[in-house]
Amino acid sequence: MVEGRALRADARRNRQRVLEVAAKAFAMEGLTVSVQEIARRAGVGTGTVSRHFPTKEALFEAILEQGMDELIRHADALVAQEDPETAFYGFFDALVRAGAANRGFTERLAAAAADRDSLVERVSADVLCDRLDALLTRAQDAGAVRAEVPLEDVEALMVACMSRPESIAAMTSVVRRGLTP
Amino acid sequence: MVEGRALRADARRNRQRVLEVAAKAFAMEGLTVSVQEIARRAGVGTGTVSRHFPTKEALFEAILEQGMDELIRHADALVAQEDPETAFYGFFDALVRAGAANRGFTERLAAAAADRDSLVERVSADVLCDRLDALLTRAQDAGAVRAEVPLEDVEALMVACMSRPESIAAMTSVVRRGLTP
DNA sequence: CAACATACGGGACGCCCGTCCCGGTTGTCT
DNA sequence: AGACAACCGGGACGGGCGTCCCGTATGTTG
Repeated sequence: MVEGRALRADARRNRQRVLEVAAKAFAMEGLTVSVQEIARRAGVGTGTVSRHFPTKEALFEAILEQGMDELIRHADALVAQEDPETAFYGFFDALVRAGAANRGFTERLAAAAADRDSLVERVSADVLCDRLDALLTRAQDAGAVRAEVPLEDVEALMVACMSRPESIAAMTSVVRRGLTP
Repeated sequence: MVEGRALRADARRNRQRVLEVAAKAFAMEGLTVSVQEIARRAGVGTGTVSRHFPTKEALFEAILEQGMDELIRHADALVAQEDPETAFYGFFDALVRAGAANRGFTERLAAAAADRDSLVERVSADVLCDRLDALLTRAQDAGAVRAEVPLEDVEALMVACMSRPESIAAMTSVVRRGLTP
């Protein structure tokens, strides 16, 4: 996917429009919305979508990458300076908030947590899980988080928090208390 | 669906066989396994399946009802005699164990917790949720569980526990500690 | 203002799903 | 044993999906 040449003006507009519509759709309704439905809402043909994003997976991946950088930078900033506990829960909260506002994101993380091995394509989720793992280990070493809890459990608990956007506060509070040694 | 007459012998056998195969399939792979796949594994035609169980939903419902009675009785026994805290967590554990061994069950509960209103057909899940609600309220009134946690949150946490059958112990321990006031 | 490449729309295709149906087979009852 | 109803298998059907393709319309460049 080398950007050999600049896109035509209308192509760039359409691409952007599809990206926006798809982001909203995936966020609100999850990965079940069909590509044709996204095309319809964007006011373009299905061909236009599948030319810019050869596969549905690619489309979702492109959307994820938009907000991803920010999260990654956030994580790296946390791991660098803050103390283990606030760093871990800071990233935890950031991910939960991101997931609560994005159903597709939650589904993806849930899938990653569930069949960790079978999925090869969960690229974006992977990057975040690595950061989370680092922060978790550090927090555990510092005695701020129960040591016997594996990464996957934390992910599952995060998914639970995300799946209840109406009461993030209560959920994260419960989980946080449950995780303290 | 009145049982007007006894089934023929081979019909009864096939029905049973389909039930067993489907139970195993739904438990291990979730609701995504196709009806034709179940028919294939049971060594019958798809028509045979859909005659006994007119719809996939009906098939799953029939399976659920098999283990359901036991859970219900368990719940009612708990609500009758035990003290609020042990009663609540006893049923909690029972449900988590049931879900950990049955992926379809987990998916169903997750769906029930997610779009509580939109689904009309989650009959079986409903019965259990009612029991859970009763036990939860009682435990909260007795001060054994944080009062500000709604039923749906508890369901979401249960789903999280179920989704990690490898470490039920750690997960339930975390959740339980998180729920205590 | 041409002329050309580029991107568009939406239909075609292949796949899988759940459900229905019908010709043939097989249990069951006299 | 015979005859009838019950039941079987698996193909047909309709629908939805993601992906590919091609004739056409439209930006872009000299």
